[in-house]
Amino acid sequence: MQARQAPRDRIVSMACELFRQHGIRGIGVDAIAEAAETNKMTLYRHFGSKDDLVCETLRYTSEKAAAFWDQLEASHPNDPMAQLQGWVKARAQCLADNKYGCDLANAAVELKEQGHPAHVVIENFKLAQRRRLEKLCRDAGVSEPELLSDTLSMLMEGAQVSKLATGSEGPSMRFMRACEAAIASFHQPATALETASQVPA
Amino acid sequence: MQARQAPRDRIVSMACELFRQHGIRGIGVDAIAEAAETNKMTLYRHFGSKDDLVCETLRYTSEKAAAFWDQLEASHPNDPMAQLQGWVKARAQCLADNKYGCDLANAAVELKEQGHPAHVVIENFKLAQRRRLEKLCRDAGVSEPELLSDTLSMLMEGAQVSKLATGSEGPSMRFMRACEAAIASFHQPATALETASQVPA
DNA sequence: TCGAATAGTTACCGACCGGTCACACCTATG
DNA sequence: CATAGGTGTGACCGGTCGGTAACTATTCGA
Repeated sequence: MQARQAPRDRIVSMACELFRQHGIRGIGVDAIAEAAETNKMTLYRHFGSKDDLVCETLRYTSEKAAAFWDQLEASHPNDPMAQLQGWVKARAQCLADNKYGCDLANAAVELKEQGHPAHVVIENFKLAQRRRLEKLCRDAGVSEPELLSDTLSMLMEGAQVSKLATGSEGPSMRFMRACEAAIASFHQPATALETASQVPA
Repeated sequence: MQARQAPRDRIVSMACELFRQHGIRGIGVDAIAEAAETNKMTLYRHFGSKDDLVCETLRYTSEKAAAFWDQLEASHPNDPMAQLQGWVKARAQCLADNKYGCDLANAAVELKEQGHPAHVVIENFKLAQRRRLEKLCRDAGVSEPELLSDTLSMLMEGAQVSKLATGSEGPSMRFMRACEAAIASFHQPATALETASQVPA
């Protein structure tokens, strides 16, 4: 028979969920422990403080994101452009499914005190995402991989927070088309771009 | 001699500042009253609750944003494309100056409980911004004004939260170039776009 | 000058927060 | 059977939170 997960794992996954629903400052450790069907003492034996638990949930989420990248590469081997389009499609799907944007970005908004241990987790995650996306753009052979990847990053981040602020009928409804247009405008013949930034022919 | 502002105005502007620095949940009404050189009782006589004060600060900020739009129109009369480029430039400048992104968007991230009175303020503000930006794009005669304006909205929103998460060396460093490239790709000859979305010639 | 409105002061309330304590419990392994 | 390590329980701590009561001081217009 299927044994229940260990208390530690239950705490991490429930904390993830509750932080997403109520915000990090909006939920207490008591409520997290109760939702994980355990108690505060056990929580504090595994994580020395609430901040530690926050960092652990952010690491947990970023590991799942890393797994998504691997899966994306495997689904379109040796076809970086297809991977790029798969990325857009997956992000659009995630945007449609997920009511609360990116946990890491939300944490960055919420935890403004400099020196909070979560900041290095967030930064490492975002930098890794950026690196992988830029590599994808470069391998796909677009004319300005750095600009395209940062454009796509901003579009994704903006779509998520925009959906939080304006709902699904706001700018985020055109996320996919915006990504496709951006990719197209950087693809091979950089015609429309030449007026904005001088790329050598 | 210059009389001091009325207590109510001091409270609103200081609350604005402190919410921006510490987050809405990260600062208490006591601290706000003290920073405004007044006291909690006076604060509660003007604003029935902290939530009311939050709404008022958000309204205050969105009024300043509306004034910015009027000023933008006045500075380039009858030249929507120049206004659009002025918008990009102003947003880039604001991005460089402001360490904490958009107050309204941040509030949307932080206040996840549905039914919070701030949500209608946030939504009205974001919808108004979107309407004005779309009108600008339409008047500038670009090929797909709705798609371009939503693209620019997402780029701006994404640049702000990205700067919070990754710092100024992240994707937000290419915000201006991304906007210019987007505008260029939708300007007049919609060449590069035709592959992504079928616009009638 | 009087009176009403506004502003300031101090103390207080109940609730909740993150975090700790001492102690009983269960279970697996030697 | 004994022991040890992870787990559960409930009470407790100091601090802070949003919000209120009662009272005094100031301002300002009629």
